[in-house]
Amino acid sequence: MKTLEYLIEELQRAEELAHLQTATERLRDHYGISHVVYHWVNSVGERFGAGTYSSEWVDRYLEKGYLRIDPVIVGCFQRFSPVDWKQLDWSSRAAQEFFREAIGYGVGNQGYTIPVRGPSGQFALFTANHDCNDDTWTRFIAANGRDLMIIAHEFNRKALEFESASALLRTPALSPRELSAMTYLAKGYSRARAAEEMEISEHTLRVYIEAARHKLGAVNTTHAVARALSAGLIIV
Amino acid sequence: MKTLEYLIEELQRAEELAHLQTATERLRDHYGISHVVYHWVNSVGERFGAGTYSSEWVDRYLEKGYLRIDPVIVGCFQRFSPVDWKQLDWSSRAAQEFFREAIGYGVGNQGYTIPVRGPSGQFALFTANHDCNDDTWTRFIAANGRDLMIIAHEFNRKALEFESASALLRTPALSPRELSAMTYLAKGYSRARAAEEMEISEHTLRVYIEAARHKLGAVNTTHAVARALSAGLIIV
DNA sequence: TATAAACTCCCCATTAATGGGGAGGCTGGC
DNA sequence: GCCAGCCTCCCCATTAATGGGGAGTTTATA
Repeated sequence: MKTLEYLIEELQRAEELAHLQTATERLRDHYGISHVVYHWVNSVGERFGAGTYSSEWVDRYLEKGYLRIDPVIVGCFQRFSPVDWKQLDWSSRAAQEFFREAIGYGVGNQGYTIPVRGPSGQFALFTANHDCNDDTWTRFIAANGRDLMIIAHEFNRKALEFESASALLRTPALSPRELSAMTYLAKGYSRARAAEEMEISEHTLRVYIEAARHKLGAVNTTHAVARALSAGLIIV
Repeated sequence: MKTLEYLIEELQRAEELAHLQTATERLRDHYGISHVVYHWVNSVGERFGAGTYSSEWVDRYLEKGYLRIDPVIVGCFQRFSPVDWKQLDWSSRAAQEFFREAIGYGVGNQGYTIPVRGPSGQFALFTANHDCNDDTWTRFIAANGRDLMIIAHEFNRKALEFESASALLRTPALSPRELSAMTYLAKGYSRARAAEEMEISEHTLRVYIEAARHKLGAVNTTHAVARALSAGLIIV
């Protein structure tokens, strides 16, 4: 499909985050649907979002902490495949009130959300939203679901380029022994056990831990292990 | 492309893990390349693989612990987009020896690997491998890269279907306070500081840490934080 | 409206981790 | 040939974490 290629090429040319905002608008118009939204979240809250939802709704959403109620977020967080909103669990009272409120702010009743995960626990959602009946939506997804997935990944690729390229390149290199030490500690070994495993004295092991701590800018062992894991330096 | 649709439909009909093995063989033949491999590592460290590499090479690979040397694994772990093996860092001596040995076992010199991440820290790789010159391979990827990405995700979807019952649903749910506690510890806060931040007594905080430890099957705090991170329960 | 799960607080004794020192041998690169 | 970085070993005193108890109050949901 030529149009898809064109949209993706345009996306790849984006040079700043604001361009992603434009891209969501263009996609919405191209597909003739109510909304297109790309956003990523961490455990603390929203980091970045680009989309066509009204700013009133976005403000309201953040203010009320709907991140922890929204079945789309909660459901997608433990799923791998894209989900049609109909498949989600809307049974709790909080969820139903949330949905009614969303509709009131111009959100369509149908939605298709694609979860995308990046390195170091990064997590993003790409959503297509529309106001129509079930059959129409099912046909739309059957026709465009695969393209939307490709687009979702292109969005995330671009977002990661902007946001984490710098962060990843800043990660310090640990020496082999330091990496081993971090790995054993991440596995729950005590310093004594880890030293035994590495066939060195516990004193020596401590030197590695200290060195790794300083390189990683960590204040204690747990912190150092957490950073090494997040940076992808070690795999448990 | 009709053939792609056919391959995917066949994949979706798979009812056991062994069928994924057949699927890799069929893909290899369809594209006329040397190897197709899909394998994953989950947060617990369990591994599963389906692919066309010789069993001698797979055994050798596991025996020598090449998971920690292989630039494909190391590189993809911190990347989001698919990578051509040429882009990876093969400069270290260990990597070069590893590569020579791989070739000796029938692995092609060109590769394209797609990292795929699922819930709870699940991480998989889908690799297309061939023996040819750079130009031929670049053209092959330009023509089929996008299809390979869709296929990689279908593989992972299927694998998660099989495994989700056992491995992923085993990931325990932590309560909000337990998650907060783990998060502060991962940030390097001492128990005293974390308790202060959460506005509870240190004694109470300890209860959360203990609870989280037991739920995560961890032997100490560092282990618990590492598991929570690997499982994607918390993000620092 | 029962009931489970989450949240909060406290004690005592023991073990593990940390901070800050110093010192010698080995290897690879400029 | 020299220097940086890595690997190895050791001491002492202090602080922090752990193991294993018990017990009462909310809160959400079946």
